[in-house]
Amino acid sequence: MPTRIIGHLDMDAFFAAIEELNNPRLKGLPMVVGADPQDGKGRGVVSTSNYPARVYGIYSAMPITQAWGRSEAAKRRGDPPVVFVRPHFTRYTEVSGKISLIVRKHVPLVEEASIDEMYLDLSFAGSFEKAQKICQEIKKEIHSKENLTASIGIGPNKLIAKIASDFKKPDGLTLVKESDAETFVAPMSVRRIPGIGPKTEARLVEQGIRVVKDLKRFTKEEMKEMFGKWGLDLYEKVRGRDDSPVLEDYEVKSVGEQETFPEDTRNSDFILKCLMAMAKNVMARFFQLGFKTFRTVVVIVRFSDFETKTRSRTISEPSGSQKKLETEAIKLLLPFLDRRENPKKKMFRLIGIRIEKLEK
DNA sequence: TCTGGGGTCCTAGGACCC
DNA sequence: TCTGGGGTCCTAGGACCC
Repeated sequence: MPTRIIGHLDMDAFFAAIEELNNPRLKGLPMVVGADPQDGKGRGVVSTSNYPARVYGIYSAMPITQAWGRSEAAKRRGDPPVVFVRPHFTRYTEVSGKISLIVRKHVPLVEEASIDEMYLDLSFAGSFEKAQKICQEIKKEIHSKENLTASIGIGPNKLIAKIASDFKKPDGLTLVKESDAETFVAPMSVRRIPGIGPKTEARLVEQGIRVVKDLKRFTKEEMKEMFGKWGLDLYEKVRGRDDSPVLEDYEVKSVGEQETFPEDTRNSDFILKCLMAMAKNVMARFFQLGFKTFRTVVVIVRFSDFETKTRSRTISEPSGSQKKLETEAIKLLLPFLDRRENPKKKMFRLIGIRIEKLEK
């Protein structure tokens, strides 16, 4: 089997970089794309912070109130305050499409993993050196055409490519050959492995397991015991191995929408109105994606104490009707509005709706 | 300082069928 | 009459990713 050469391209602070292009006065200032901070009372999180904001310790997924607090602290020190910007997703999607076109000029097989990330099958290049040249070209073209920078990792598989793209940022290019893959990941925090999140990391730290190397003392069977089915993949990953393929496109499995209210509420009329508006939006996107029918409807409720409940129903006859979605969604929501499922009459923080088992 | 919104995948129990 | 067992579907919850 010929050697696989895989690239992972990751746009640097993508949303923030695009906002800087749209408003050059922002350049060099600490900036956050995300929810409205509302003088420290806002709900939501940081979507992307630019590099100056990261110096203040502001990162993705941080509550916007906390980002606001760090900005206030900076002000008190005499440092420039953070500029808070609302996201413009249509614009990001547009730019993402242009990046994809650039990459596809150089690489025949590309997997778009998210709006700002993709995997490149560079095996056709024949050598790591040639693959590296191609990636340098891609980076150059993204910079000259879109005025943006990307970081790329090249490795023998998706796992190593992904970790390598994050190794040097921004504007990095990191190459890890197959013979170096295992030693490359060994000293890294277990958190670097995609799939190990905060919960699993905490669980591992309790057992004194902090770096990838620490996981190598377990047998395949023990890994399966500890992590379930996924443990077998993980057994390979901690050794720098991963045979998952680069897939051009995969089908969408569900379409949904959810919304956190500006303030917690108990107003049934208001909640129902929101749910109906969301059903309408979801149907519009469902048709836009080319789907004809759905079978499962899911309603999501989050109470003020952050307890989150879902209720779902699968109908026997596939439907493509908005009315059907509305009536099913109402039936699923109703028990939460009365004492049956909400005996303490908790306030609602969020509602959501999702459809699954989609057919074209 | 409370914790977004778009998703995917996995698990586990119960129903049901052979 | 001690309680087989495998497969599939449905439901609810949870971890994770960007």
